[in-house]
Amino acid sequence: MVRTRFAPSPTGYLHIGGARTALFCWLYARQQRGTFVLRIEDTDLERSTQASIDAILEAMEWLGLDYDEGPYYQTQRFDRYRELVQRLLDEGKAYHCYCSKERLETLRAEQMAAKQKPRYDGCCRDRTEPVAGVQPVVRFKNPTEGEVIINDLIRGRITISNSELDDLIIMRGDGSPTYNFCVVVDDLDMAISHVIRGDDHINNTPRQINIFHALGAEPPQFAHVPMILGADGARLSKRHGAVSVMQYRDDGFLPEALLNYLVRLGWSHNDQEIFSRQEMVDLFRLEDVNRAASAFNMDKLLWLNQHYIKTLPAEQLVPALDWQLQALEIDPSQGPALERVIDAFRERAKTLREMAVQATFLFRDFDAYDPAAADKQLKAAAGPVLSALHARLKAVPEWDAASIHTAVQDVATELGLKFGKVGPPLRVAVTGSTVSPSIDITLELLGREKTLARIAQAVTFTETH
RNA sequence: GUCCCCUUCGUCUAGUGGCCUAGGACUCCGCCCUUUCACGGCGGCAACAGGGGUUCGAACCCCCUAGGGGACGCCA
Repeated sequence: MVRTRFAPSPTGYLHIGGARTALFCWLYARQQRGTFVLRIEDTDLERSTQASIDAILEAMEWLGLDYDEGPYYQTQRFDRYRELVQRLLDEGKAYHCYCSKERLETLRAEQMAAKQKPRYDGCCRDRTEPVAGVQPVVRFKNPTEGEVIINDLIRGRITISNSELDDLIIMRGDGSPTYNFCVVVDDLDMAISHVIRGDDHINNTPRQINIFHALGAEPPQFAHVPMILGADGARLSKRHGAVSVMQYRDDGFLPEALLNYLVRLGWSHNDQEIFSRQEMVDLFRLEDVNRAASAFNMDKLLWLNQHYIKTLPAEQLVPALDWQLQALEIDPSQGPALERVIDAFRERAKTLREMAVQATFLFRDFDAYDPAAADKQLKAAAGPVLSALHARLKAVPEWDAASIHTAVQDVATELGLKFGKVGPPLRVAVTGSTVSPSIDITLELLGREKTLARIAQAVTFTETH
């Protein structure tokens, strides 16, 4: 039975890298008809916050990465960790260490200076008597001989010599357990079969495997996924732009697009670029995950986002567009039905925010014409054309795109003008700019009343500028 | 510094010894479509990090070098 887990530490928002790790864990569990567990690794009492927990849960939900068990919280399992620390102590597999932080720092500095890998020197390993007045930490007695072999499902065989490892602290002076120990205990207790995580954890894996063995257990399978880098190839950070998953929602991205983008970062299925959620689940294989880190590319994400904006049913996009309009302080009820707006704009917007901005003129009057557009299209000569349009449109029996198109065409013919002399001024008059969906659709969506009012206003403009 | 990992177009990638004069996607550039902007269609630019081997034959296997990333916490 496959059981995977996503185990974020709540010290910030769910970022892009974490989201992809979660996605891979989720995909594997779903495909194998296994169980996906969510575990919050909050043993760092200093930095963990409820706000972060909420943010992570919200992001998981937005992405649709539903979990079958959890969220489990490590802070609620301290008794269990202490119990096992004690067991290791009793069995001589762990020991109390009384070394001061100062001594450890000095030791590290010396080792670095001597061009060595900084490691605990085992000072207290064989100590039998406590040191008065010192609250000890507990260290795991790492094997000194041999090597640890990881048969990574993505990387293949990785070998690390035990001589490279040191005796890591598994319980702090204040009695709280540390990460590497909690992870092992949890993965054991939660019967995790596949640990899928970022490859920044590769170095922790041999230590954890040793702890599994010390606890008399067989380690799970490991799969280390490569990291996501910023567009410049450096570690992804704030300066690369949006890193938080929820920021993408706010910026007008669809979860379908983000998921599709993320799944293709480090994973592929031949030449296929577009994957529905179900396709991902069906086709995902850990062996097909790449080993190299990949750089985040906003252009491709935008392309995918527009792809989903173009192809998803309009009604499915309505809530997101509604949200974006309100974010712009626009009342969505003061305009056409959003499904219709989506159909008119979906081929011209890469994000829902962009769509909301472009469609603003449908919901409220614009403050001013785009200067360049007005200069070119609302010169005095345009006045009579607009007046003719006003008269004709006022008389159109049915306010629909086809009738509007005919009316505009007729005006052009009557005035002996090409469409190119009639459409552009009209567009600027009603939208304020030179860019919009086709003129007939635009007018239909705007409605007759607003259309006529804006044309009248434009006529005045041509006479006074 | 030490250890671990990685290395195909600018980016994401296909490729598992001959099908590769290296394919697809994004970006960019042309052309077409077109009442604007888009969408769409067609075409183009662009890569096997370098050096040694192994082999009849290497993007694919081995070694070295270089470059990049990660780890080295009483953080996770």
